[in-house]
Amino acid sequence: MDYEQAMGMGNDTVVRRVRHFDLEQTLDCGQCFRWRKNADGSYSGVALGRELTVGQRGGDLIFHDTAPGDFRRLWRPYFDLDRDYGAVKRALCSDSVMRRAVDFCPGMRVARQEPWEALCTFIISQNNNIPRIKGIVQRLCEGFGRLLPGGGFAFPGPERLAGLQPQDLADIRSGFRARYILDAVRLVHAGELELDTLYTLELARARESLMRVKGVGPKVAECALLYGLGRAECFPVDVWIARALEQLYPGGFPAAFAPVAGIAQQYLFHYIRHHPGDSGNSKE
DNA sequence: AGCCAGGGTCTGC
DNA sequence: GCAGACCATGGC
Repeated sequence: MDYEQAMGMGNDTVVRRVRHFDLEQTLDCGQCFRWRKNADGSYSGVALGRELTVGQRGGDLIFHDTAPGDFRRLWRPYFDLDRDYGAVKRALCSDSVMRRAVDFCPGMRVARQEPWEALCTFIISQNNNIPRIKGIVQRLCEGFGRLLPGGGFAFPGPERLAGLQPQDLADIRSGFRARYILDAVRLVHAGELELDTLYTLELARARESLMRVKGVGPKVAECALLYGLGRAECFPVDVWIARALEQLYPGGFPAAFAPVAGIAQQYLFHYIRHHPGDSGNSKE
């Protein structure tokens, strides 16, 4: 476990001595689209149907208006705090390229988002850029999500999106992805795609299931599995990762990293986006 | 102004 | 099986 202690402090929960965790590196690395940075450096967002503001001071995390029980039940798994990132990073750092990527964002963690939200947001992500993805997701939630006590909006589930017309999704400027979202809604709402079974289903079959949705190809399926279903071995290849592989791993990505390839991918994604010219010939 | 974006589908060889 | 046009939209 990557923290020492979680204790209530008034209405908040303080998590002491959290290791391998940085809010910005985790919440602004292109894996989730609903968090915003506040003026004081904390982050606010909606996940798991809840509003949360979480700050970081020294080695501690402060979960505002959160009971310790809710931290343990909701946010500890969400932020993947039960995984030993020290061990993951040590393994990855045996490779010089991965060491550079990990050193660039040593506090990045792969969040465990809800399956439907991950599937839906990564359908929206296709041939799109991150700022605009965030905008579309925000309008989707404001338009169709449940209003929460703090004024935020939950991510709308398939039951809330069932019955929408393509025009409704054109209105939030989702472009050609509107019918893809609706096809995912249809399959999930009809019970023809049971996302909860994909946590443990054999990977090849899980991929096939997801790719029955129109607009879901290998990359989006891989994202849904990695970010939404906790399948750390999944390895989404977008244009950035394709470039990184081309520039940094002409001989192929190390097979030894397979069990945590998705986490490696996330370090690499964040690194290459901030070092677009890196061709791998660093002297360090 | 134009290229590009956490891609996928469809068509034509 | 594989290349290429096409898809909406807007960030930069």
